[in-house]
Amino acid sequence: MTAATILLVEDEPEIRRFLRAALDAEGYRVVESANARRGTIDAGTRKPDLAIIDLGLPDLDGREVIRQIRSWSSMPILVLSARSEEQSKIAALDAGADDYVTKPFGVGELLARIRAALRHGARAAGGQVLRLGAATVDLGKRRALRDGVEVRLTPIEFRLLACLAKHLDMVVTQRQLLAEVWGPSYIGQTHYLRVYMKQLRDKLEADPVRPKYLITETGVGYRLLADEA
Amino acid sequence: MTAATILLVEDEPEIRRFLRAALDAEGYRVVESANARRGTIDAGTRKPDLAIIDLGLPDLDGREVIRQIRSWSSMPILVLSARSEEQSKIAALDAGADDYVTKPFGVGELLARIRAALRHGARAAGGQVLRLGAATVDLGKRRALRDGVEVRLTPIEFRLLACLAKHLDMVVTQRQLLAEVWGPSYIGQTHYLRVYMKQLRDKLEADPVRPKYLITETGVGYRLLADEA
DNA sequence: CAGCCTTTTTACGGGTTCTTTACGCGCTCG
DNA sequence: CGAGCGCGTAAAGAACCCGTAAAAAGGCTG
Repeated sequence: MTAATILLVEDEPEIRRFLRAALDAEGYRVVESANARRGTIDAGTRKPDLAIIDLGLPDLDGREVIRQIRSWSSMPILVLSARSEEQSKIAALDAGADDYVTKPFGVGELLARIRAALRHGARAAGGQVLRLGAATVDLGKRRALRDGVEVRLTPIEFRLLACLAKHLDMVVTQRQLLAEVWGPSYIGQTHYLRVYMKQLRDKLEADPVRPKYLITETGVGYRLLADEA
Repeated sequence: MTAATILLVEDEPEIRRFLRAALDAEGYRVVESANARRGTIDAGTRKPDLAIIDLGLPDLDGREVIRQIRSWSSMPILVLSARSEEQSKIAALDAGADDYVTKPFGVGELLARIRAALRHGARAAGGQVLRLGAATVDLGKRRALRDGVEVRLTPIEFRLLACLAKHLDMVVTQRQLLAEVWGPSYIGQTHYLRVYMKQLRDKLEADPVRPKYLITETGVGYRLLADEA
């Protein structure tokens, strides 16, 4: 595996140098952009594996950069924000950023987030077939089998399952699920999740009352586990 | 790895000389500042990896120095305080200091705290997986195991643990914990901490009565230790 | 336009989690 | 040496969340 390339969009030279040093030391290739406009161009031409974007850019709102990149790429995007920019931080996530780091931050924390984001980006392209005991779900083909016979999943059931599969083994919050499957305006309607999780369990789990794969995280959300392929 | 630089802000010449000798002997580079004003400047220009700040400075409140540094840097900050300065010690921690040493202190203790703080600065919240004896906690996946079997943590237990883990090896004040886990309006409700710390200990510690990892700092807060990965 | 499938809505019971209260112990300070 | 404070511990009631079922509403297709 070759070194990952990281795009760094940051206007303050001091922070830029600091970050480049830290990233170099980890063996990443680094491409720097001193402003937003430049960043959107470099994101396209230099083909980075991940982008780090400061929200306090002078020439263009950071959100705009994110939206631009998201319009053609699903690369992981990390956002840097000052503590006072709580609002724009949320806006950035809604615009499509994957994670954020609040200034002042420790190098270790940033590196950990980068590793997590890259790992996640790599998996997204990965295996599309889930094995859940006697059931298998092919996300690419939109089909599910159980003991060899086809199980019909409705569109919403399928999107819900896909959303959980995208973060396999990790908790997905109720908020995330509702926003992604039903739309942001449905956040808070948690009973939808309860109804549809039951349906998925009835269709896929051997013992729906004691689920092995579709796990509840009380007060937080749900988690999908899967057998190894 | 090159020698770490330590900034020492201390007005009494005697203590300063004493500390310099101890730090020199350990191979640290030392930068001395005789007063608070000087300290804030040196913190910016000399790029130390860690700062030691005496709270009894004559020209400026120690808290102010800490706040200044924290406004642009996340370097570890250790505070020296006299026994009588219990209050200002806590205030310093709330202002962003990472740990404290009470005068009179042993050199060994101070050096241990310095090592812990530097180690923390290097790996930071990076390590997603905590090892606490027979228990492991994966903060990213939001899962805990003990002797191989899953331990269920409730949302509050998890947030509390995560908050402590974010400042691994360092003291987190009761105020900070309450504000971050329950919300700012719960500051003062310290019995919540006692109840939940016990639950965490029961679930994670081998001998909950004599905790090795979830440490009480009487009158101040709590501290999480962890084994090396 | 009728029937079927899907989605939305409502209601309730049970279990988990959170909150609150009370008490005992050790430590410190007067 | 006694009082007071802070912490640990235990337990019970309240609040909340989840699973479950089933009916109503919506939409597509023949």
